[in-house]
Amino acid sequence: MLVKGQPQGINQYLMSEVRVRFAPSPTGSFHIGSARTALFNWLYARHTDGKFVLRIEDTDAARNTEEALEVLFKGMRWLGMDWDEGPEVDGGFGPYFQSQRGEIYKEYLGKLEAAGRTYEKEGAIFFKLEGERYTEFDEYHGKEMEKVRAEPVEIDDAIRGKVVRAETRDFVICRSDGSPTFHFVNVVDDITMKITHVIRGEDHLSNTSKHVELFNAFGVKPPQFAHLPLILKDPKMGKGKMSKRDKGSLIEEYEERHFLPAGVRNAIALLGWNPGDDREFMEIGEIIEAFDIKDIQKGAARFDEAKMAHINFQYLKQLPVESYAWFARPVLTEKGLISEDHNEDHLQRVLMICQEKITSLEALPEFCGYFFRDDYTIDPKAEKKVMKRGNAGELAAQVIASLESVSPDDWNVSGLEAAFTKLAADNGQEKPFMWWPMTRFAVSGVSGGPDFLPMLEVMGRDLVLGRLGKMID
RNA sequence: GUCCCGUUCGUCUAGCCAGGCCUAGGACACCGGGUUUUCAUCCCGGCGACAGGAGUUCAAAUCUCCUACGGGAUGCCA
Repeated sequence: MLVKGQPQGINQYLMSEVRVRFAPSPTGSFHIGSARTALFNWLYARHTDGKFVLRIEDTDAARNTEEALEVLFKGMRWLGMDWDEGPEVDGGFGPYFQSQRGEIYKEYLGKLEAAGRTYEKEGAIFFKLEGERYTEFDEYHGKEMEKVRAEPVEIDDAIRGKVVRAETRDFVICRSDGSPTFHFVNVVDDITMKITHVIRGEDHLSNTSKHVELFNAFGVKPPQFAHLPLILKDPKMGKGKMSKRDKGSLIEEYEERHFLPAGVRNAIALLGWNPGDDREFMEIGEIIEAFDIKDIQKGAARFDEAKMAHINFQYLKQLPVESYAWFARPVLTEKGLISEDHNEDHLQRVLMICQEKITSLEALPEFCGYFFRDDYTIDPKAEKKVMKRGNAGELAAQVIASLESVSPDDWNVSGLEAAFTKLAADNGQEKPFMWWPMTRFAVSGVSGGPDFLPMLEVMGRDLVLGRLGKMID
């Protein structure tokens, strides 16, 4: 029981080890909202040196499959959220699948029965509230219903403060087919797994009065609750909270689009939380250190993919080229631009000049394809621009003549620069820039790209000369 | 219908608990300029908000109340 006058907050729970849980129901996809809930629990566990428990809420057998479970595990691992207890990691409070905890639920149901807090109706077992009973017409259900004037329960929420709410109807804790319901198993598991902090979505806040009723009936002090603001969908997509069907709502999608897990994780951490200063791009250690429940937002947030892309780019930019190549290689093989065993040194030299120019790995194949293959696409706009000068062939011939004089040993930025400078001087030009756009187009098919001279160096003598030759035709 | 939660730039948010330092700060997006005779990087600038009303106070984004709007719950889904 809470003591009157005692300051509300998390302090009173700091005496014992923090135990939090993420309790998903495997549905076959890993939603941003779920990931955020998981992440906040994980961050809090890491911040407090507590335990992060993964519990699988698979009571609805029809909906749960092996594949669905795999999607969940994969998403968790991809985001780097390891669990201290849960499937494959026994912590002494298992099993961690609700479908395997039948005996425990039976035992706890027995406790409620012994206390006279249950009754059966139409084959289902109801939890019996305490209070005066009366009948009332219910607008929502459109019929007369039995209601209870139960004492309001007080929910101590670390984000919202004290929330008072009264239940008015008995609720089912065991279905007529014998299976226990969410509210019941959730509370029993939190008790038996010694969960100290329940961090979950705000959609559960109204349900929490049911849970507190159950905790009270078991004679157990409820855990510290923290109800996270919901993530709403983009108003252009409709109203309400973001759902699996909304575009951009699934973690899998960002994995497929080659976002960096650290970037996605950083962006998700900022959904309803911030460190209290202007930091946004943060290493995971920094986030763990700064993370605290009290800094979590009350109001709902809208997920903004552009912001996530921006944070992702911050990570991409600061990656050493070796790491960048490690992430980029599968992106390029996937598109058939390079083979599995493509020379690492060449790959890195290409990426070195592309990395600073490009904001996402997703855009990489289109940006650098011409380094690896001859069947690159020609941008009609760039072509038009070059061709309208009318002397493209002539310019190409001059460049070829000039670059042919550069020996393979001198084929580098300074050697190329010297050749172009000479070319300019020989033609009474101060700078060689009039030959550049044509040359760039001839070797890449586009008008933009990496810095010009480094690009030629990396492409190599044969490729550049060969493509310029084709330009004349 | 009832109950619960919420509301600061288009978006994410700082500030609110401990009222003055707020002509409300940052970031994303957008717009303009510059750099780069390429460019998606980078730099500079601009745009732009305390939901409305009443009250308390010398003073309110900050405290109180009301209204509006948004969200959630009200399932033998989780």
